Amino acid sequence: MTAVDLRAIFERPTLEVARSLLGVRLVREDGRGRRRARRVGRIVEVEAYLGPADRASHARFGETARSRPMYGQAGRAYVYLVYGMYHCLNVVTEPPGVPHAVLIRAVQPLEGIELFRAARCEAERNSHRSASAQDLERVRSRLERTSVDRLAAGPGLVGAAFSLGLELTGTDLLDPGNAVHFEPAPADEPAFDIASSARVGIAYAGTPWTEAPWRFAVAGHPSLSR
DNA sequence: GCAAGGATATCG
DNA sequence: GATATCCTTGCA
Repeated sequence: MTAVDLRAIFERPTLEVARSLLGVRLVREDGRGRRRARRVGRIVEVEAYLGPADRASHARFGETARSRPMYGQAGRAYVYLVYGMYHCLNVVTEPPGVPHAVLIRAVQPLEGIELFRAARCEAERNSHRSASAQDLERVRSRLERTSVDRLAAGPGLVGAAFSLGLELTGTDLLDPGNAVHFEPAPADEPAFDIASSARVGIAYAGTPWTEAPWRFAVAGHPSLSR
């Protein structure tokens, strides 16, 4: 699988894009040469949001300052802040003007495990207004005991583990030259079953949007959100 | 079980 | 300009 195939993923309808993203690598690279720090995770859970008609989508109010990125080019990032403290990563899908997106909900860490731990620690430090040294030590200790599989097992945790912020919005995730980008799964990766279910945290959307099975996951994977 | 926390959309 | 709400998480 090549970068060309990654681009081809995004030319399909959003629900197919969502399923195809399972297994794809989410990569963050900082620095160069010997200083290069690389974090890699395998996407194992996503949710699809299908535009203005989808009452669970941020595009349900049409094009606003917040939802504008979703009207852009497929393959670009849309990051939003939820509950005042978690950054969630979406990938825009469909042609420009069609504001669909896929939310990356969970990732299995593969490379750069200690970098993920450090980033989680840093994210908690930033979210607490005045964290004492004692609090920080407790956080660090908890993260040391957190299993690798659980370091990015939720949309807010993906944001924390990959040090994602609002400024990432608009980045082309299909360009391997960007610090944050996708890489295809190895060709010899074993096949897996896909589990679909209703999306979470969208009670306000009402039926039928709350029931639509637009959440997709690698069936039974230990890194899924709870 | 619930509080933390800040941006967003909508209302007056 | 004020306020209800939110695609969550970790600890009581």
